[in-house]
Amino acid sequence: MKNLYKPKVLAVVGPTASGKTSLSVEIAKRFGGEIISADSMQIYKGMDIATAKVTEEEKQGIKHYLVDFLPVTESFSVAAFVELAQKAIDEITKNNKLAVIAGGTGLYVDNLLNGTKFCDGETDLEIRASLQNELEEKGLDYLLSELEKVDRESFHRLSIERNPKRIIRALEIYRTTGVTMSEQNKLSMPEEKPYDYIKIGLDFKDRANLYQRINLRVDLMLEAGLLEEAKAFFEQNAGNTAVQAIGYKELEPYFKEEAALDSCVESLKRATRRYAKRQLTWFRRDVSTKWFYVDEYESSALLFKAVEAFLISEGFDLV
RNA sequence: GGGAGAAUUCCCGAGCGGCCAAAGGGGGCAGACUGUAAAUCUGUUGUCGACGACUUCGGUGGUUCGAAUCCACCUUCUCCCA
Repeated sequence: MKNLYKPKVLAVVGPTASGKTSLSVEIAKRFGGEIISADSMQIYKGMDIATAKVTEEEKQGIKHYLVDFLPVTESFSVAAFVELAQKAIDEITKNNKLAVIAGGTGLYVDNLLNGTKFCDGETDLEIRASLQNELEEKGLDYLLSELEKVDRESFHRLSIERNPKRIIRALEIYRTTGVTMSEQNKLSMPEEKPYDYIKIGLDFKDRANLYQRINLRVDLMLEAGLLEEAKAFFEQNAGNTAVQAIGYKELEPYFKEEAALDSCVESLKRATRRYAKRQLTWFRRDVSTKWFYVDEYESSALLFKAVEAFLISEGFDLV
């Protein structure tokens, strides 16, 4: 029996520093929603300043899910995210509220919205490590030739871009499950998408405006105590997800006295700008996204008015 | 005041007579992305009527069949001696 009723959800996407947090809170207030964060770094406890995590004040009483709940020592994954987020959506819609997904991690948002079915089981770190070894000892071409033997389709795709991580993952899937990556990808796609969703995106007409906001935000982070937070971060044994966060690793040369603070801050800003660019590349792929250009509005209130009008036209109910 | 050296495409930086629109890196731009994704990877980056043409290597003038590469002068900068 097919589920005729699909929960209606709203996703707010956009690059870092585009204003997703405040916009999603405004939307939640106006449309009776609760927020699910789709952010691979805001999940971690203690990483507050660097990830620009929503503060209690910014939440304005709106309930937020999947923020600030994992110790940095734990690693995380898309699959784990999708599972937790689905539960959160269930809970929110059960209470007759609107689930607002606020996300900067495109991979997380899309797999949640598409209802990707991940196979059971955790990542096998031993197999991954041994593949990593093979890469170092025998090289990328060797791994590619291994892949060619079992999965020609993935081989063709991956031999063009030669992305070590993805090639390892393809072999890893085969070695742990016996199913090839290309088969697995087909199996993971559900016949029907689980949610009736609307996706709105935030962007800027002039990229320089976004970059300016990013630069400014990094300066504010420093003022807010980013250095102390980074120091505390380095004292912990961060897991393989958290170590990737932008905000600490760029500062490491400064703590090791290998570089001046200024140059580290500059590289932090640059890393953030590039990240924002990659996010946009990802989000632009979904042509169904309704885009709003932040720098076309004189104030965030006017931007919100426009978003509100759009949502009403799409059948969302005000409270 | 005397001597030595350097000026290269957005930046750094190779090039030292033809194979140079000019290595490499950075930055920018565009793209990919299903269990690491704030990660990882790919392409592109003088102009145009674009498998060819045109304009570039501080400036001006020379040498040469041919110059970013050699010579002269000029400009600016760096270093050394005073």
